[in-house]
Amino acid sequence: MVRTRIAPSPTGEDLHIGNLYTALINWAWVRKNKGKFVVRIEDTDRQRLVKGAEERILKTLKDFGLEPDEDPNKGGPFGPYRQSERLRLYQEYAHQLVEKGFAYYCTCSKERLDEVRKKQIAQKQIPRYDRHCRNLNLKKSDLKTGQYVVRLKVPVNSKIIVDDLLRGKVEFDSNNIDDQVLLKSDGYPTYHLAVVIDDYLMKISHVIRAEEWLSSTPKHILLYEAFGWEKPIFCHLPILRNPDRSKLSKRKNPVWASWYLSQGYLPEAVLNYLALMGWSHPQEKEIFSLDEFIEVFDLKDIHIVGPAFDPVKLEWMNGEYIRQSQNSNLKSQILNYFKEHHNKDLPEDLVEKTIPLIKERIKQLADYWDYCQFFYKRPENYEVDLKDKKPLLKKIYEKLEKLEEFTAKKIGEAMMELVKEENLKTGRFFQDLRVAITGKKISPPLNESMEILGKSECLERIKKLI
RNA sequence: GCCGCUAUCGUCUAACGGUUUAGGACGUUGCCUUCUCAAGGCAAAGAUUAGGGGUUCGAAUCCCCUUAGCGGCACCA
Repeated sequence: MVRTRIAPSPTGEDLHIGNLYTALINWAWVRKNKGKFVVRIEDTDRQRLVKGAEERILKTLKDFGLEPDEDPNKGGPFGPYRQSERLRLYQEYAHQLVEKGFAYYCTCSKERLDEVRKKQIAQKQIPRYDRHCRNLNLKKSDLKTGQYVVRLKVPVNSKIIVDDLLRGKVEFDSNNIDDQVLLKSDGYPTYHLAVVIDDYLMKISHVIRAEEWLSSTPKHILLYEAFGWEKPIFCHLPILRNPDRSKLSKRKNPVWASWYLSQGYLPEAVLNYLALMGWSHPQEKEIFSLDEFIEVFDLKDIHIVGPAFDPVKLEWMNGEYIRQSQNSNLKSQILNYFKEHHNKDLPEDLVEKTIPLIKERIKQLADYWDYCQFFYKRPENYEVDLKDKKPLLKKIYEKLEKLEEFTAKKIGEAMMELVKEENLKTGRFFQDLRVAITGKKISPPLNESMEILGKSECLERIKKLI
């Protein structure tokens, strides 16, 4: 049974786009193998905990359609799925490790540790715990709660092999590994302890996570071996990069997944784009559905160079998705988007009428407003000064007024007639008319827009300028 | 600094050691279409496959070195 998980920690505003990528791969792998996808909240860092972050992460995941089969709210057979609710478990296992001789108690103070580290750095050594307490054989009964930590007793002079699905066997020298703290003095586990215990207990078959974890995997291997547990399959995914190739960060790119939603990116488009990070469709297709992705995707085809996240290509892809969607579908997406993100209730019928005009123009749902604002309210500012156009506008007014059928076609014919009569340049003429009606130099097709606005509204707008 | 991972157009990538004058997509430029902006169509530019050594009849593909980039080296995850 394939079981995968993502393990976000609620220490940021929201789900990081890199985590969304990891989530997508985990989710797709599970869907492909008819397994279970779990979300476990790693809230063991009490200092950095951000209020509300957990809810936001879960909501964002849902908004993107990557819903877990088991999570802290849904529960499941191996709950609880929030690490802060599993403290006792970690503590028991930590003490057990000490008893078995794979870990030890350490009472070094923060001050001492800092001093040791400072000295090491000064001597250009690798900053690392000096193993002061390693052979002291401290007994639990001698220790006061809150005054000690449990450290991993890393063996000396041994090779630790991490078998990574994408990289093959990666060898680490145990002498380069620190005696990692497993249980902190506040009784909370560190990531390393908790992740191993939970992945084992939750029967995770594939640990699919970002490459930044590769170097700490030897510690995890040591723990699996100490407990005598079977190891999961490890698969370390590439880390998404900024355009300058550094690790994707919020200083250089919007990194919160929900930001993309708030701009009016469609979830499927974002996911499609993310799927193309480090992977390509066997037929070199760029646009494909999630179902198709699941169908043809294979973990081992991911290649491990950290790809640069390209917002420009994402934008193109979003445009493709918008153009491909059914008008009725797009209508509800626009309605929902403006309601949720801009607190605007747009009239359904008007949105419906305008969609064909802007469908090929907008790249994000937010763009709808830039194009279509003028349908909803009369322009107040005009991008071109129309003061000396009054005589022309008057003639336009008269022409339009005579029209019995106010359709795009008739409007077009009437306007061309006028152009001919007055011997005008069409380009210039239509720009002036466009600005008069919409206030802008750029708009959806003018005749169609005027038809939608209706005769009286158009006349009103022109009259205002005469 | 130490450990580890990686290296194909600006970017995402394709190419089971030989069908390769290294293919596609985004972006860029030009043309067509056109009342604007788009969308669409057609072109073009863009990579001595990081550099250097091997192995091989043959290397983008396998091996080694160098260089560069990235990641990790917390009582953070």
